[in-house]
Amino acid sequence: MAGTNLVGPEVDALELGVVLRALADEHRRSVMTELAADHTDGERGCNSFALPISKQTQTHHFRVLRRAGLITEIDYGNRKGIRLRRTDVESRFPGLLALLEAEHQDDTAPR
Amino acid sequence: MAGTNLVGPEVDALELGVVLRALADEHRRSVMTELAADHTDGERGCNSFALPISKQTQTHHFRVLRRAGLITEIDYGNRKGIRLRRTDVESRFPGLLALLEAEHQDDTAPR
DNA sequence: ACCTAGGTACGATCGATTTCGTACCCGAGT
DNA sequence: ACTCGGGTACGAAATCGATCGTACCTAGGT
Repeated sequence: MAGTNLVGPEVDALELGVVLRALADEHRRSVMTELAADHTDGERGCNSFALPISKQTQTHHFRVLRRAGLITEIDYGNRKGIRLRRTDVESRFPGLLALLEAEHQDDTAPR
Repeated sequence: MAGTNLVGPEVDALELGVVLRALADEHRRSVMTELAADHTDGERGCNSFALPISKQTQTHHFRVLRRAGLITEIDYGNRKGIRLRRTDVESRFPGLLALLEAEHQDDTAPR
């Protein structure tokens, strides 16, 4: 069965304050840098990020990212998918994803 | 008498997490959007931003911005100057100031 | 029908952050 | 020497945010 799409605000309604607050947290930013660096933009599983936090907290973080308009969540009932809203984010905040992608380089290959 | 320059971390030591946490606050971001939009990059007075908060809280916010490496504070003893570290920020986080500048348009001329 | 894995709802806790009150410092001008 | 405006130091209060315990839901497989 196809999952239900959970989408945040429309492109025009994205607010920089909400986005920056979402990116201020280390865990959420690590998710976003990974998504920004992967240009295939495929659907990702929620636990493919290996976050060192409980699942309740993960629920919280992914919801924050969705409400900020950065990702789309696909609800399958028993599992969940994540997808980066690349074109939306890039059109509203050009250059933001590039900043996150650059940060991902630092994570994998420290300077 | 020339004031004492209060500078934050070196360019290479700037961390995206610290910067984003600094920009997460509305008051600090309003200061930064104004600085980013003013390309003369002149020295600004601390109370030229008309922040609706007490001066103790302003001290706090400007210190956060300085420690994040976004601004330089010039201490004259009885007053203080603020200067954007444009080249440093732009070289470490290219595109970030453009995002803030775009936000400043929204503040002055709402979409 | 049951169990299981993944996710959510609700609430509590703990820590960080914002804010301000009080007191004090500094330099400029009178 | 005094005052005044602008800024800081310190600490307390209040607020916000991240985290998790408990309980519950959902789809898939046995």
